[in-house]
Amino acid sequence: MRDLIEIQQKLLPDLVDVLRKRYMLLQSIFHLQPIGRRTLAQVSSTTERILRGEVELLKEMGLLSFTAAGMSVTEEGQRVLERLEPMVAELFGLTELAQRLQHRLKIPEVIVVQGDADRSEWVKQELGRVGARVLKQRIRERDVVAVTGGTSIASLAEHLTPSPVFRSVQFVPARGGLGEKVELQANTLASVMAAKTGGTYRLLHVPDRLSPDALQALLDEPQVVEVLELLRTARIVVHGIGDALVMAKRRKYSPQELEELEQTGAVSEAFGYYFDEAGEIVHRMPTIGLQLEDVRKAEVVLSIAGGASKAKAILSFAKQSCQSVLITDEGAARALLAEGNEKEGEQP
Amino acid sequence: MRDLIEIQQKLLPDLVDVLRKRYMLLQSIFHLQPIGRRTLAQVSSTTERILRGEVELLKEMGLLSFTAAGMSVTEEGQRVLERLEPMVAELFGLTELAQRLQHRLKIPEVIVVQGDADRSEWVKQELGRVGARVLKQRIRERDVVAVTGGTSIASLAEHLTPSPVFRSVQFVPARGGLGEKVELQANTLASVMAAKTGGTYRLLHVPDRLSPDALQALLDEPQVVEVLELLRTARIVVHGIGDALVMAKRRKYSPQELEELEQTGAVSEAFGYYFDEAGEIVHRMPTIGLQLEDVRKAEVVLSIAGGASKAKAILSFAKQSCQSVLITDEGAARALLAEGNEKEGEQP
DNA sequence: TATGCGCGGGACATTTTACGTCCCTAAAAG
DNA sequence: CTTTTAGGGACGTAAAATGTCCCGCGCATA
Repeated sequence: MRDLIEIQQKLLPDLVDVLRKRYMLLQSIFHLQPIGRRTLAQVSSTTERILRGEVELLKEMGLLSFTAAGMSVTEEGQRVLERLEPMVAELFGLTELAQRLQHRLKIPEVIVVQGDADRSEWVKQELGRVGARVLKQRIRERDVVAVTGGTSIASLAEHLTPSPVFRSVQFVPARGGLGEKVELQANTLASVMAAKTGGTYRLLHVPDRLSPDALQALLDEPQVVEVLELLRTARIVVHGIGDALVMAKRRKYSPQELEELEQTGAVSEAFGYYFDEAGEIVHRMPTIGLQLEDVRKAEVVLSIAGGASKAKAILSFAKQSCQSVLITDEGAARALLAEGNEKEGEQP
Repeated sequence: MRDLIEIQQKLLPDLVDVLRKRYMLLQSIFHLQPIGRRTLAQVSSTTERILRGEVELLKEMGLLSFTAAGMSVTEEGQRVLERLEPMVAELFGLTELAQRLQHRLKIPEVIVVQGDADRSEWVKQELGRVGARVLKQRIRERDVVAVTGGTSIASLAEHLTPSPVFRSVQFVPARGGLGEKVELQANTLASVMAAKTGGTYRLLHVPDRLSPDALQALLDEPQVVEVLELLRTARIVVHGIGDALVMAKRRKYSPQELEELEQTGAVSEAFGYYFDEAGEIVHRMPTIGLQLEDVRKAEVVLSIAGGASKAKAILSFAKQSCQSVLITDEGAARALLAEGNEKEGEQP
């Protein structure tokens, strides 16, 4: 049966959403019966008319009965509720997870894909695919999109497809060189995204490990300044969230630096900033680019991070409360919720 | 698994249809890949635009890939196909049954509901519910609906619901008294339907067992003539199909009459006519009303009959080839197809 | 018994979506 | 090199979904 559900989600993703909607509606009616349209619309946070369409269909299917006092669930309706209940967890596992995350992290939209990026390679692909879809649906003419580096964003870039709206879109790396492999650097990914979509891109070429003086000198370079100004106007920010120590190692921090970082309690990394569990900045990479306050000004902040090992990092970065959409996976979501519950247990 | 589908279908009536459509589409692409939209539209007997919507969704889900040469199924798509294959038989059992019946009986639309009316009481209810839905969707302003008697039609009547279009609709009994219980007579059902829908009805009160002379006399009655004329203009005919002997007994034929009827090879009954296996009229009730040629002139002829025991009767009446919609059940459908195959085996 | 209140259901303008249709450019195929 | 066929874009129209309001009717309360 698990099989069938998975296939349904692949083949009829739209219908599964509808199914969830109807199920929850039926459940609400069952609990509140008899109840009228208008009251129910408020409770279900939907409009009267849209609810009406649904209840009329449920009535057609013989699951609801209408009286002058309001609508009630028929016996058949109850049977449907009962028999569907054990499947709901499986059917809506992911969407339910997403909703719980949405609530706990206070992020407007959360999408959870199946699997665990730590365990299966293909989950990263899935994250990228979904991320690409979200970006495509959020994009507008003449947008400036700030992008960071990392494996998740690389996967997103790979899954982008051309579209006319992208013609006028600029992809700009969020920060300068961050000492990663070239195929994971923001500069590279900005160019890949531009190539995949038909958009244009800018580069922010700042060598790794600059001295503060050299940095200051670069900030006087017109080319650099121009890109930085463009970055600040970014309406969309696409970024990954990293585990602090993992990122630091990938960026070839020395053992000593690593230990210092660990001392600060850093757990997450984004845009070259390192945050501790409370969401406080405890360290930042010596490079230039998008500042955290710029991210806050962006209309759409799309975060991608998967794998149970990323749970703490996601939770930490969510404290910034600047995200619009979080795309993660089942593994991270479950780990995150488990952790969150422990914390809550400590201070009830 | 069967469970899941059934329940889901209560909340999502067209789930299986969509699933089947998408599955077949994916399968077609797999066999013909790489293939273009227009070519595929012809093969799948659909329009280009509607197919486009589907393939774009399948592409979004990562099941299809597009190249300049046409579209192809991705590995993920193949995986879906393979995993869905073993479920197809179960999933599409009923729709497939319906299609086979449609083909064998040459009826434009066939609907098969689950179960066997001979074995489970609730199947009759289901037949009625579906029948009511079909009637509601076929009805038009100012229609004249001719209705017969019988348990199936009674069930349909019970499941009708009011709707503004029915205001101008007239329900007319197809034939005069036929010696059944009053709650199963056409007259009664016409009035029930009118009451349930908000329509109006006419009665055709002809006493049982009239002598030919008396019949003739009634045919001169203005009241009777008026209803008969109305009947001939019926755009929709709703009727059941009976087993010849069962109906005869229900109409209190004497043992002698029964034996005579049996001699003629009568197997089915409808509108008071009795037909043999070849579909020939072998007997008719001595009453007045809708003639078979009037049925042929009707635009919509909705037949309802369920239960394996009705298989022969359904097959027999289908020879009239005047039906538009047949609503039956799994039991009847399987029995009918089995019987049909035997007959074919005799004369290949 | 009188009287609101909330009910389902109808009606209708408006928005949004789906669909049919045609065109364009690019890449295979001949 | 030409021709055919591909996917993708564009756009007007038809159809469905939706927002909004109204109505008569039971039920509950006064």
